[in-house]
Amino acid sequence: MSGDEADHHGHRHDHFPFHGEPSSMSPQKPGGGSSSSGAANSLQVSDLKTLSPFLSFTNYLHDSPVDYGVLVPAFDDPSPRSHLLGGAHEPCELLAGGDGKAPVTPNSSMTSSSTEAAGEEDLGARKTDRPKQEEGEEKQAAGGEEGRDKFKKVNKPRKKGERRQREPRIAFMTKSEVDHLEDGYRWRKYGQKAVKNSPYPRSYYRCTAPKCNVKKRVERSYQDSSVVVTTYEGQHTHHSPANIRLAPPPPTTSFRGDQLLHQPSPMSSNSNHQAEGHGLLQDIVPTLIHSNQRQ
DNA sequence: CGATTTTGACCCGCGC
DNA sequence: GCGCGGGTCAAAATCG
Repeated sequence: MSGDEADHHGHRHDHFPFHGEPSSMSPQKPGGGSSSSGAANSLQVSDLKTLSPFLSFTNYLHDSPVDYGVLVPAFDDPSPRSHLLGGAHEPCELLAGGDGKAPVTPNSSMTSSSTEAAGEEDLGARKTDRPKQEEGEEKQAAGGEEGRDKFKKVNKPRKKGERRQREPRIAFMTKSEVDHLEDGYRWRKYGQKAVKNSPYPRSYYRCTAPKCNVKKRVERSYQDSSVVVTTYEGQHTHHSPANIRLAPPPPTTSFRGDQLLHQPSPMSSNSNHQAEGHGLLQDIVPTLIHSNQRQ
């Protein structure tokens, strides 16, 4: 509501999905410390090129063509764990068009996979109306009758070493004046958190469609406030209500070493008709995201 | 009045 | 074991 956080439907954005976040994050045990993430999961640049072609925001949402589950992330996370992968990237079209070729994506299995199930059950089990106060009181009064278990986050014992699974994620960086970019789907905000090392908060959204468990996080880059980072998690189980048309090929962007190079794009002109009064999508900036964060 | 956002509290996993 | 930080919940507030 307040200001620009409010939703801005009606304009289109084209993004480059670029980051993948392995859902089943390999346990990063001390020893390896935080830095271990890279080695265990990271891909070579060449892999990235192959697996993560440019595609648009909506393209991703609709088709999920990238096997981003194996991609690894590096993001503007100041932590030592993160890193940018170097390499050149060619703009290219979406892998999975409407050719019916089922793209290989972690999500193709997700709908029925334990990956999702696990996570959902956890959350679902906890979904119970209850007064916050009571919860606390119950807790302290040790009054925990059966009701308590219901909303306990962890009421399902996991196997040894088993971690709560998270869906693959993919992130887009977009230069935009608005935080919440229109992507054709309807989202409901369910949380907001301050981001460490960043003056900008991170917002959490969930797709409003029933049975659709897709979530997304939206945050502004602390390095470049004009850049909005949108991270999607999961795969829509329905079509976009807005039926937004896919974007034209993105501009050329490339990496050199660990530097992201960004070339002026012809897309800027597109932004004119995309903005629709909601903020201007000025450009697209692909980046690698890191997400082997805790949890 | 239903849908959505706000916001503080809570839970969980990880690192120290 | 403790503290930190990410992620989520849900009551209250706000919007359309």
